[in-house]
Amino acid sequence: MNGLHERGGGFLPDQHDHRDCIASALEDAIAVCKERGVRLTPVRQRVLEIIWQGHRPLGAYAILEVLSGEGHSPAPPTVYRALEFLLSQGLVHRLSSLNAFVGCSRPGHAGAGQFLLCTACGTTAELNDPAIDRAIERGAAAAGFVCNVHTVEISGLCPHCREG
Amino acid sequence: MNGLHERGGGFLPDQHDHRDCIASALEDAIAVCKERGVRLTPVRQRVLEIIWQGHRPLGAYAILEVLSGEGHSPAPPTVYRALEFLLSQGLVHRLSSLNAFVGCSRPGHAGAGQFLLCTACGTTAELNDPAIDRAIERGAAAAGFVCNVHTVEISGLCPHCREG
DNA sequence: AAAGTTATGATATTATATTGCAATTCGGGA
DNA sequence: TCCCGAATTGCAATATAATATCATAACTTT
Repeated sequence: MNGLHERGGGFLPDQHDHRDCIASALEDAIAVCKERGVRLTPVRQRVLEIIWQGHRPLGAYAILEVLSGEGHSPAPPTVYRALEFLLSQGLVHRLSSLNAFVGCSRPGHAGAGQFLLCTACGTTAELNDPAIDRAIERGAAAAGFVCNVHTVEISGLCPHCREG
Repeated sequence: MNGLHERGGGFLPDQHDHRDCIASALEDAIAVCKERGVRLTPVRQRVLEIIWQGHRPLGAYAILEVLSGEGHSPAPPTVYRALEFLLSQGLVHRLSSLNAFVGCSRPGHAGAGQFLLCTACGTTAELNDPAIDRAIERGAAAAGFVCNVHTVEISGLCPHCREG
């Protein structure tokens, strides 16, 4: 167990059947929302789908643009509210170093995870390495700090781009 | 050695003589720039001083506002360019989860460090825990990822606010 | 069906950051 | 000292990201 997990947790081969990612992400989301008694409304679901179109983070206005090409053109607040909901349910993550959003590869589980951002191709992967969490927890504690949430975003080269 | 270091590296008592922080930060900056043959111009120096006014991160427009109260009112690009310079020389850090900037407590040294952000009082401290770096490096490598820079921002309660 | 809660629409505004070009300043060599 | 090229700053405009506010609509519960 290296901290990676399924459906976009690691860097997938370019030709993987991405429709599976979207479909399973959606399934999970529906299940999670049903169980929690919260509503995955059409806008929210559509935003989630759009985010899952790729394994690269998408800005709020990029999402907006996609929606605009689909008949109704919602205003920014609509998108931000959908994102807020999805964030609150742990279905997407926000990458603050990019002002962008990616699908959570482990919906339902608490905790933020760590993110690997490829500067060459723009794809990202979610890591969930307990050793990193532990090291952070420990380091913060040594400074007398009570750790709440943490953001770990790692820029570099993914396995594909590393080769060239 | 717990990864903390001097001059704002940890959470200092409220009544520490903060003028010392500013003065020594400035001294270091001057030395570093001289050694590297880069120019710490008046704007750049002033921006650095303003950032060091407190141990809490300051947004670009907050810096701008301070400058505006001092006779000349520069436009945003001036501030952003000064910040860019200071970032490039490792004299300040950018906290992307806050869109704000803090002084680097270890100017001249490479690497980003980790940041502790107190959500109660807004102060921050810079950690430089090799164990965290190592854990991240290791986790990334396990995913086949070549790590370049990483952002670690930890929100929680500082020693003072934890008690309060 | 009525009332209350939750979600969306629509308009405007605020916050953060960058682009492009002109004017100036600085430092080194003729 | 004077001039040149490079680096820096000034300035106007604009891009990008996020939020505030109020009104309307949709669902839920009774």
